[in-house]
Amino acid sequence: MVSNRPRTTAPHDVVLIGRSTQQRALVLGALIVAEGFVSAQALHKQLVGTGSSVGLSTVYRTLTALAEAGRADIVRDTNGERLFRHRPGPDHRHYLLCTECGLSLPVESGPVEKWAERVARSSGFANVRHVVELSGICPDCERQPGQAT
Amino acid sequence: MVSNRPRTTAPHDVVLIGRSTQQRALVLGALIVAEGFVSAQALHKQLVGTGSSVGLSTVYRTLTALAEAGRADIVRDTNGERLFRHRPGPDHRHYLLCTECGLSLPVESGPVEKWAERVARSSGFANVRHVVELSGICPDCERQPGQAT
DNA sequence: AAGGTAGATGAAAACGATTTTCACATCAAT
DNA sequence: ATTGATGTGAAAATCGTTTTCATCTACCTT
Repeated sequence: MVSNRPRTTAPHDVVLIGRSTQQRALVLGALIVAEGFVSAQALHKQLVGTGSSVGLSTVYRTLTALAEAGRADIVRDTNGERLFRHRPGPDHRHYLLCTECGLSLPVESGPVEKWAERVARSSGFANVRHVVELSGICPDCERQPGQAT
Repeated sequence: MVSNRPRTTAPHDVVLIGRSTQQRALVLGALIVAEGFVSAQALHKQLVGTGSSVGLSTVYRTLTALAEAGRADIVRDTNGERLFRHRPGPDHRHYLLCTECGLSLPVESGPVEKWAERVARSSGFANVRHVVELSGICPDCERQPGQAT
């Protein structure tokens, strides 16, 4: 239940899901600052590294909740790891992800959307959803191989 | 390394990768018979159930090899589990997968392919690959809810 | 402001899929 | 048949993610 949000102590920043705690703010903040797809683990490492000690479970819980609330997108990298990205708008987008450095480029996705819809309609399937992931090696990484994070 | 394939005894009907062993034939056979996406675990369970005892590791190894050799497609289900499907032809396809019964329908994917290529070209990324998964509820399952496998 | 309580946290354990290890079995060229 | 490369499998190791559970805290009520 996320509907009623009794607002007494308005924090400083963005409102998140459920109770407003410092940890959630930290995770969301880090996710926003990341500006691209990050794994929960990476986010956690970064937070801990910055001195903000947040439990790994909390990072996972928060990210999952954000995704469920539609405030984050999730993709899976080639190893099956989940990468999260803060979603500014309510629209559904697709990204081109660099498998070397994690750089993510939003791409023009109109055609796929249309295609997906058409397929959905002609198939008779209900509730059709799609996952589209493009990945490759960005120009920079292509130029200087082998210097990932 | 799967590149060099000392081939003296050309197998007749089902060609596999590397050495021709009974286990590989079993796995490939089961994959073909499955006619849709199956997880390595499910395949293994089925094989063992049928009396053909093949090690789980071997199932994984074979499926992975098949995929690398382009003879199988891989998708990820919502839990991150890998599902494998035998690919008859050398072409790359996309499927519409029923989340209830597992039915998979190959879909007309020309437009996405073109789109993916276009995006790849205009992005400057190298080696761009794409994963496209459509999932929904097939007409049958839609009609009779709640009788999954 | 104090208290109560549903909700949140985190360390550690549990999980589940996949991979690796390694001793042993098997394939296939000789 | 011999033999060396290759494949196999049971068990252990990985690794990302989830759960457990005792403890803490935000926040509503008094």
